[in-house]
Amino acid sequence: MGNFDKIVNLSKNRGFIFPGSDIYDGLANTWDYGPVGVELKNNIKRAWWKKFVQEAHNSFGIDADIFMNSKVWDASGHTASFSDPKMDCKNCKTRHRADNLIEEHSKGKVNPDLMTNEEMENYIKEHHICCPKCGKCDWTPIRNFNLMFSTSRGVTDESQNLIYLRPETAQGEFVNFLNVQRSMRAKVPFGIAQIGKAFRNEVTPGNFTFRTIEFEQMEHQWFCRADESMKYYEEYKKKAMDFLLSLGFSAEHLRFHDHDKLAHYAKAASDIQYLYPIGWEELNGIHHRGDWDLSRHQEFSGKSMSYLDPYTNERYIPNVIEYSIGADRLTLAIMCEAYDEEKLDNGETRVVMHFHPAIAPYKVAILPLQKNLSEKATEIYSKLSKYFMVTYDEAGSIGKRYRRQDEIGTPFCVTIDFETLDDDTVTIRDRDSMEQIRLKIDELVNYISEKVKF
RNA sequence: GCGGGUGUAGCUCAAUGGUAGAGCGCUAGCCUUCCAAGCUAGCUACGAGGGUUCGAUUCCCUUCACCCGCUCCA
Repeated sequence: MGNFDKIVNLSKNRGFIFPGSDIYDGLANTWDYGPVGVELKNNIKRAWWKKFVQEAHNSFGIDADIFMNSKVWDASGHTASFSDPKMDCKNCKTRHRADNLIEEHSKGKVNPDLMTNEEMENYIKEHHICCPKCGKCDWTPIRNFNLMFSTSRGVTDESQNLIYLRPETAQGEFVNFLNVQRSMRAKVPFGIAQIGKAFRNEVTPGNFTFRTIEFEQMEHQWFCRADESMKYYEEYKKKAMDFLLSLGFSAEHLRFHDHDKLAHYAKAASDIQYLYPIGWEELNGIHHRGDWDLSRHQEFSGKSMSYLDPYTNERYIPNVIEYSIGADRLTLAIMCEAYDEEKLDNGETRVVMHFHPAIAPYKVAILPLQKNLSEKATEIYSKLSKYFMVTYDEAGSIGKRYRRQDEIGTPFCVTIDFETLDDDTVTIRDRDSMEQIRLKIDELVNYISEKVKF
């Protein structure tokens, strides 16, 4: 079992990812993307959007609000199952659900759902319900472990003003099913995609950005007929894997992992796991959700979620194939996959991030061989920056500057020398092969554009 | 929330009851025409509060934060 230390250090040194609230000693499980990291993550999101919206037929993007009517979470089941009354045994440090203890003790005669926390605490005290593990009756007070972050809307702090930060983005796609279908005149099967933040008040420390309380999801919901749903489920498993492979992942570092235990709504579920330094962990999920979500929203909202199929004149609630991937987890996986310590002939080591050129934070670094060439170098910088993210470095030896670019995975370095002044040619050096070729300045844009395509 | 651990420079580490050093990195200058060269100069730290003490980065207490484990995890 490894850990993320090398990636964490590189991240901080080179501007990928910083600890959140760093000057105040941080805040657990929050991280800030720096100047280099934000480019990487944005490029990853753009690549995903390209595959699942731009190049997909019949898929539409949305950007739903983080705040939603609380009834959405009643319908999705989050309100009920995200708020469990928990208490700890002070003796053996195990944690138990107060409602379950009461239900078991009373053999189902008492319904703890109707009790307040105080009533449950009193009940447990009066009936001497003890820890099932160690037998002692020494409990902490009940605390509600709600995985949804809540805040209140308006100036008063009444319970009806309570609103939640969404714990998943999926509901934004479901509640907009009808809006998208009508406005885009979409015909089933079609998809709705979204990239957005979600929030979960999880206790667990997170292994760098692997598990954080705020995270970004990239999701695609495919609405289809029930009798075609398994076909599309398999299709999206393949698409999800192909996308990862196209980003440069090694096939040996990815695997499907089917769920043994399905969630209440799911008909089938499969994850793709990546071999992180901490072991195999979930990177994305493909879930066959049946018509559970739309049916629930129909039930709770009173609005019909059915679709009238123009080909068959049938009216039905579509099935949903959900494909969901964490943008932060993917960024982290890509950093782990790209990280390489390369032994050189002179015995030294260079750290290289072998990003796919399309997602590399900077595409080109401009390196004048000497400082008195900076005027010409600046000219080239201005020219290329109209097309790509370009960085500039004239400090230190040329070798040192190559190393800095290797560490942030810049695929191309352009050096300007005295010949450049005479004939407008530059040396362009490839990050992976370290090969150098001579190019006319006018050829640079085309040459690089071709290489950084996705 | 519980148990354990840790807090000194951007990073990795040191020393010390009399207010701190190194390596790497970074900045500037010199030199230098393609893979972490050299020389010179410079920047930057005892998490916070309180106590003991003539004096605390060092000892004690509290607090804050982080890390590991437990718990939780649609």
